[in-house]
Amino acid sequence: MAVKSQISTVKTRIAPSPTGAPHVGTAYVALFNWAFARQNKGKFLLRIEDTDRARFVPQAESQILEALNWLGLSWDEGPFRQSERLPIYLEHAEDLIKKDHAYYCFCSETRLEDVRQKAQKEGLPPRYDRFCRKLDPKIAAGRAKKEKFVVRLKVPEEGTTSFADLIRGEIHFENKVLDDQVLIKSDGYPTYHLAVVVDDHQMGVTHVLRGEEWISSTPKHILLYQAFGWDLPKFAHFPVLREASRAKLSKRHGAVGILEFKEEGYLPEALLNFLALLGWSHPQGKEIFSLDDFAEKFDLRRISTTAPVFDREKLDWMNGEYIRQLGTRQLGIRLKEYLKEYRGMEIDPDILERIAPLVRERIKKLGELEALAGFFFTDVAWTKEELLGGGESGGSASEKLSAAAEILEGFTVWETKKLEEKVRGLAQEKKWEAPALFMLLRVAVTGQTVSPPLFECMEVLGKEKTVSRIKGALKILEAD
RNA sequence: GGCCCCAUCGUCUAGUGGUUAGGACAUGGCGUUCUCAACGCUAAAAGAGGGGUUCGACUCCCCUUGGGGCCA
Repeated sequence: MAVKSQISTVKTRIAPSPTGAPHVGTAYVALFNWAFARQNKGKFLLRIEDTDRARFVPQAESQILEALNWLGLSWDEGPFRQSERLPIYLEHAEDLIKKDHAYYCFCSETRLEDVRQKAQKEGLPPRYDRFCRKLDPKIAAGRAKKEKFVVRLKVPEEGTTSFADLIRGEIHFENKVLDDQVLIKSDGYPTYHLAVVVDDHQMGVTHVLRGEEWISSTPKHILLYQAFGWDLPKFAHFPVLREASRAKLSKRHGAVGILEFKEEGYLPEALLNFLALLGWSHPQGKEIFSLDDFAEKFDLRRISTTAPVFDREKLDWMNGEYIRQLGTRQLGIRLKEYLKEYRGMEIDPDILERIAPLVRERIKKLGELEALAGFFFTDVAWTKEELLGGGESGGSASEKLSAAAEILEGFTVWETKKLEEKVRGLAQEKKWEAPALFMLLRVAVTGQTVSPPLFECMEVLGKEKTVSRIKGALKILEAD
């Protein structure tokens, strides 16, 4: 049996604007689009919506690419750039004018402002009064050759524009509340609305899956599809991510840039897993699952309609889970790459592989490594107060340190278990409280009161450094 | 202001007319313990309000309230 065509090939897209550092909201929407395309054996494309020249940030595009690459959300087509397609939008606008679905508008800013104010005074929505819609098309075309103009969509005066949102169900808009949307701006650039419709159609996008902030633009887009005589894609609108205050996710309360999460030491797989759980739930109630599993189980019908709060505490927990799942070798590699990229440190991978098991259960982000285990790479310094912090019950601190230094110096098998045996033996012999002795040694060896287990630290640090630090601490204590 | 979306523990959510309303994060307690974690056990914690529909509503409908978005 011959297959007629591939008309039903699913195609989704992510279409960020290069107006700044890419936002987690973009990752969120990209994730769902990616998963939907993948499970339907379709395509996922990337389009850069760079027609807003006022807000254009030159390096933003490369950051978007970097962010998506880091997350592993690879696109099958693109990146396309709207700025490279300007003539296409103009042609389409002209086509609509010819079909009497759009018209030239010559109204000045001041007149539009007057119209707006007047409408507001009368308690009416601030819409364009359609003054130029009544102009004779031939005369208007003539004026357009000399005067500044915009092109507006001729929205039907009556009727209803509806669509079946894949997540929310039927949504209706009265046409009479819709404005005659600007399609081409006076600078000759298309508006978002024109460009997005032309592009989605030309690029074969079958499913427009985007944030809920676009719901009220959807009727305009549908009217455009209809004016062109094109088939409609399916629409679905995800809830938007919120701050604890319920406001839109914002910079003031923490990171919102995808690359900021990378820089803090979140794992991309953890961030994605966390994002997947905002508004979506695993059919088996799982909290931790792979990207592959997600792509397989993802279902738009399981997306909830309420806007979720981006809970950074849960993200931290999840990132910790992913770190704990990593093998020693893998974690060592991640740490090495992280330190290299963000701290400019070149650390021996073998050392990091030995440190990895000591920190695995203790850090939630790669960026926390230095605070917990920086003493492995850098010298430590102490004050008397820090060394005496544990009190001197059952023996003076300097007495303890010198005894420990002596016993460790003569030690040949430098291994965690043996070290612990030896030092515990010392405590027993001298009738010192073991926990107090350990704390004193911890501060001496690591310069911290919080560290990975003492004897593991000693083993990794090595005999030479361990002993010299204890002696160094001793000197501080003995100085006046 | 107009239009639109939304409403289960503090947070993320399960649930699709009859459940002791379940799980996860966070929080408290206990255990383990060389600090800190991790881990185990455990506790507290929820269907905004009001009307309907129904033998029966968290679940369906309407209104109110509250939150959010878009348009300028």
